[in-house]
Amino acid sequence: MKEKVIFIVGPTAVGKTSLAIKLAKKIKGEIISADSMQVYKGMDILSQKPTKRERSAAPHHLISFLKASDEYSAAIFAKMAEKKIEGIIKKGKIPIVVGGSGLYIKTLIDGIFPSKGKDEKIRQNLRQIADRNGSIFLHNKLKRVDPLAAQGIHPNDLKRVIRALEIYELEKKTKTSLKPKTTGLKDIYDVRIFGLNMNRGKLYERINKRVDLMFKKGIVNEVKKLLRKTLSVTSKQALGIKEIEGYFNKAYDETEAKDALKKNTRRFAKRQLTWFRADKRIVWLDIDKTREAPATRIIHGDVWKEHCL
RNA sequence: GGGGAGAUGGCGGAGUAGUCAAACGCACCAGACUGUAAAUCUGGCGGCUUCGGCCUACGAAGGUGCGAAUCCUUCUCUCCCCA
Repeated sequence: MKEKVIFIVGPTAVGKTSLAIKLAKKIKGEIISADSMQVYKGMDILSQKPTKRERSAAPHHLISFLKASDEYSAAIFAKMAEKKIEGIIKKGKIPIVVGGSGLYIKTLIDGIFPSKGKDEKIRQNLRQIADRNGSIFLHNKLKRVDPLAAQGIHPNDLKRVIRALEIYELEKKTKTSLKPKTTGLKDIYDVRIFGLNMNRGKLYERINKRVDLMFKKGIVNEVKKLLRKTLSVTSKQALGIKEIEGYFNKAYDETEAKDALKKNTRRFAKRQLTWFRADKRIVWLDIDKTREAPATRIIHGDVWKEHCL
C-alpha cells in the first residue's frame, strides 16, 4: 500500500496555515511549505510566514533557508520537497504539503521533464531579438522548431516563447518531445489534495485586512532592508516589493502603496484559484458551506474519513 | 444676485449629428500555464439572444432633423469666478 501525502492548497489568506497546523497536530504530521517566497530569509512579513509560535506547534520544512539573493524554482522545490517527504515518512509521520504556489505543487505531484535549467545568456540574447524584431518574430521561430509548443503559447507571452526556444537550444530537443517524460510524487505515493476556498468577497476582505496588518507589522522597514541587498530573479517579484519601492521613490504615498498591494494580492489570489480549479483531483472545502472552520471538518468530519482513511 | 464651465457605462475619461452599446485607462469576471509562477499572457465586460439580431442607454422633459451622446428650448444638479 502506498504511503499517504496530504496537500492543502488554495488562494492566499484563505486560512491554509492554521488548518495545516491543526491537522498536523491531530494526525502527527509535518508541514512542508509549497511557497516560492517563504523560503527566503528576511521576508517574514512580506511572505506571511507562519509565526514562531505556529511553527513550534508542528514541524515546518522549506521555510527561511535561502538568502534573498538565491534563486529558487519549481524544480528545486520539487526535488527538496520529495526528499523531505521521504524523510518524514521514514519517521512514521504524515507529510502535509501546504501552499499556494500552483506550479510548484504541480511539479512536485506530476513531475517535471529533465532539463539543464535556465541559461541567462540565451535568454538575454532572445530578449534582444524580441526587442529588435518583435515577439511575433520569436514566435515564428518557435513555430519552425517546435510547432506544437508554439501553438500552445500566445505570441505575446514572451517569457514562455523564450523558454521554449531556450529548451531547444540547451537540450537540442523540443519542449514537446520532453514533456511526456515526467514522473512525480503521484507515481510513488497516495496523494490527497484538498483545496480551501471561500466566498470571493470575504476572501478579498481578508486580504485587505491582512495587508493592513502587514503595514502595522513593519513591512515598509522589511522592504527597505531587502532593497539594500541584491535580490534574486525569484525573490524580487514578491508582492509588496515594487509597491513599496514606488513609495520610497516618491511616486505615491503610503496609502497608495497599501492600496496597490491589496489590489495586486487580490488579483494574485484570483489567479491562484484559476490554477487550482483546473486540477480535477482537488477535493474542495468551501468554508462558507459551514459555519465552522474547515479545519474542524477536515480533521473530525466526514471529509477526513471519506478521503483519507 | 450676476457671469462662466459642466453633467457620458462600476469609476476615471474620449466622443460633439450617421460607420456609437460609445475610444482608452482602471476595477471586476473568466481562461492559459512544465525551471522567473507572488511571474507571464489571453479573452470578456448594458440586458436578452435560435448569434442573425433585438431591446434599453450618454442628468430630465420636450423640440428640430431621414437620423441626436452630439443641435435648440426649458428644468434639475455640480463646480468655478464676481458680488
